[in-house]
Amino acid sequence: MSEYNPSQIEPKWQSFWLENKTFKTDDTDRTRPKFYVLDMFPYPSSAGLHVGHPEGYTATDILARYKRMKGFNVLHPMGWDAFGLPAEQYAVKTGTHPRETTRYNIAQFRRQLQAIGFSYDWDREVDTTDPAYFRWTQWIFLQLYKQGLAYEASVPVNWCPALGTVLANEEVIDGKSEVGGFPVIRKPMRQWMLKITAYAERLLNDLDELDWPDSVKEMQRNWIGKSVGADVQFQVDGHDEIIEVFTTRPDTLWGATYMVLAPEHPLVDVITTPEQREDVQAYRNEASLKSDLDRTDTRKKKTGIFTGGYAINPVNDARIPVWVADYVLISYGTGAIMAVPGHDERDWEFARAFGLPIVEVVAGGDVEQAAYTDNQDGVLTNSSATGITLDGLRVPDAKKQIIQWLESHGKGQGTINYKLRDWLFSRQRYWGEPIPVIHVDGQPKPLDEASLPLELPEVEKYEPSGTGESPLSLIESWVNTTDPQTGKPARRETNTMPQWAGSCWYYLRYISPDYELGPVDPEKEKYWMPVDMYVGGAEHAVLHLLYARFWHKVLFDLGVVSTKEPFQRLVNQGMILGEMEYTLFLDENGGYLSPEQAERYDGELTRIKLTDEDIEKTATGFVLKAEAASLHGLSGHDGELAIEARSYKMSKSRGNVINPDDVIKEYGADALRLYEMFMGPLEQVKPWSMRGVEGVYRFLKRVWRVFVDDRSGTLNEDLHQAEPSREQLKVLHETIKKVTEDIEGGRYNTAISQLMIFNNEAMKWDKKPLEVMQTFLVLLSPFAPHIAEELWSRLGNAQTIAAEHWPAHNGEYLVADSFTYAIQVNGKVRATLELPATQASDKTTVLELAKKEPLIARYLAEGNLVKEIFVPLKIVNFVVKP
RNA sequence: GCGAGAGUGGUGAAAUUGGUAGACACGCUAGAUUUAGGAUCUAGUGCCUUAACCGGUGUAGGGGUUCGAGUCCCCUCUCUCGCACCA
Repeated sequence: MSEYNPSQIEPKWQSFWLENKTFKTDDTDRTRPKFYVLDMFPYPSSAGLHVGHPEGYTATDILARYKRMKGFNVLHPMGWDAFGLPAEQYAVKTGTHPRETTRYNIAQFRRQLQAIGFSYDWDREVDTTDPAYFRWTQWIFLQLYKQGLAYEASVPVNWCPALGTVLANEEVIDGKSEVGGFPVIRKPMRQWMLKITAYAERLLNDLDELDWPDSVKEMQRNWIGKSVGADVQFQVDGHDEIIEVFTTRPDTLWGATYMVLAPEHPLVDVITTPEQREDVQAYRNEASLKSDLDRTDTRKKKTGIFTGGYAINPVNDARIPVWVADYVLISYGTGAIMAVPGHDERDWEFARAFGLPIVEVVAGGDVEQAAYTDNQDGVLTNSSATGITLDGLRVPDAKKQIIQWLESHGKGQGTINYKLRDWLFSRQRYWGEPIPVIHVDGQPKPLDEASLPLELPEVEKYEPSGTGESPLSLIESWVNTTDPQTGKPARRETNTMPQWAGSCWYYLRYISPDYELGPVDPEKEKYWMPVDMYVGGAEHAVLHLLYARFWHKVLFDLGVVSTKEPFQRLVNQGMILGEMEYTLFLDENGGYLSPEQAERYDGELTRIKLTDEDIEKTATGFVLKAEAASLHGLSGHDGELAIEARSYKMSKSRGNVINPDDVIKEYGADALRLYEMFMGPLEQVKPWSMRGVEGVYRFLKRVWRVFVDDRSGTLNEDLHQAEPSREQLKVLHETIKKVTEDIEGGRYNTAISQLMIFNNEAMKWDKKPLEVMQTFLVLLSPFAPHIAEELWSRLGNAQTIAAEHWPAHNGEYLVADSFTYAIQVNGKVRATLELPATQASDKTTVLELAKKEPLIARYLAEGNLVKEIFVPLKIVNFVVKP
């Protein structure tokens, strides 16, 4: 073989690594520092690997290979998040057991990942659907149950009567089922809940210690949604009942001119007067029919209805009307509010719409024009009653005062509320972990830990039961059982766990995948945890990461794990979009439409894909070239015809999906790896470009030719056991330094460009010192491991390059012989001055020589030199005034 | 609406603490070589001006700080992501 041929060398090295277990993690070595680098494991879908997967996986693989060479004991595993809906839906359609589908898809995924040359320790593979794995998922559930963190409740689900099944949120689109478009209603069903709210405060506080993207931390904070305020009790006028509200602005109590109950609030019936009953009932019905989307549309006008009833404001005994309105949500706070239209935008809007009074109690704005919501600098006014006044206080102080007053008068207390809800933990599905609970005499009873795993029974059909329960409910022989302790008849729980469950703790199982005494071997856990680097998609910013943190904290409290947080550092890779597309829009009659017009166009839109040749860029954007325009019968138009230039998310329907297998077939895995990293910063969203792949492929071919003679296929004769020149050492050590720093900083794109710079230089060398070239291969090996191994072995090395030590740069070689100053006049570069390094820091010499530069002398002659700036080894600037 | 982030050539992108903007690559142009190539090599390539040098201009737009700003400060615009009546 003479030319670079990845399809020959790549499978060879992949087998080598597998057979020799090159990347097996040594579990007994406690002398080296550890490094745990983790990928978000994939759902093995039937579609196979997507180019988005190898993006993050390549980044972590480079890091893992680098850290090993740096002397770290590296844990770099992979596994499968294999429970989930698609396999079950496929089973409903074809009768194939989800286990079979899953097994097949996993094999596909594994094959594809191995074809990219990732350095996973395949002996640690985990599969969430493996009973040996979910035994411990169920075990953790039992611990949650014992801690009182798992409980049953009746909660509305997405019930589709036409399909006879409960749907996941993602299967419901605009209130209709994704399949068939049938109506979906909210139906309360018995469900398992996990009390994540009990951990809200810790989940919030511990974010501070994590080295995560700010955006993710912020999203989690918003999701948890802590707000500090007070519960305040309002006596209902003429009744014994009390309406309790939650408010973050108890200081504005005097401004509360009405109250609002959520339509579902239990006190609505009590408060509503007979005259209003009919209207209120109608309003409540209407609200119940609205989808959540309609109800929470902020642009819509507010609606509501007066109950006829009144409540008493505890601070001033004012009698204020109680309304019902759907802008108040039953699920947050107490489902009731005190409305302060002067200082809350929503209340202000509502008050305006229904002619309710607006009272100013915080000075600083004009409550006739808009609600004044400043809660820092505003000063209280109109807020006095017997024994208390807030007047003159600033908002934060007023809050403290009034809460004290409320507490001492038994009218309320300081409270903290969270947006975070408890986690709905059951799914009415077959393909999930069975919840290890039986029901005896109508009471839930956990299974004995020793009896785990509780496996899924074989079923005939995977269709929904028709009652909304999971298909498991139809398996009489499985559902009906006896309580092993009392012998009483019992019924098994038929709900299964959501897909999140298995992914909540998989990072622990990798540490000791065969451990039998618990989810993780405690000794090993102490060594390996926490995860030092976790890379995955931003779509998991909230749910997966929050749920996993929650379980981890529970396990921490139980002493199962030793760290408060599972993932010390987190990086989100950005999405890879399809190739850039240039589109011309035409209307029904073949007439031209601008991209803006096309967006609003109602008729049949024609999209014409254009190539680079058809278009050009002008000051206003991309437009059609004249030749191309006439081709589409658009020659009659004046001026430039704007077209759309953008890249879209890859999707089957758009037909712009790139299959990694195809890329590997044509350019090889090393080119795929290199391209995915060279595209741009890891975190960024970026469009795919096959031309870019070709570019890095050409680089690899050049690397090959630097070592191997194209014609003979033997090593190049200019590779010598020679003493490297100073110039060669300089480039090499610059490359060592840059590549090292860039890997540490996650800047893989610029690391690759430095490798390219080195190779471009090396191509020019008549004599290529072996020592220098071998070091280059070591630097290249984390990025393009196959070509590096192949060339390494051709150079006569018997051992894998993965076992080499990462080189360190020597600062001595980085010093240049000369330095080039940019000479500025008034901040503009007018000349450059190259001088020996020995003189470069000497101010007098440099300035003197600089002034002699012909161009500089010209500028100096034209004005008066008022100032000389000299920054050693940076710049010279002359300030000249006319 | 709120929150976060980002706007740099024809394209993907580089640019330590403010110090020669556009590294590296794609594309394009010209040339060489080859039976041919979408292979390889050489040279050029922000824009305007020029035969070339010189020069002008340029990091979304406007203003400011500074000897000097892509980088720091203020305002405006656009885009992306997240949240969205959470009291």
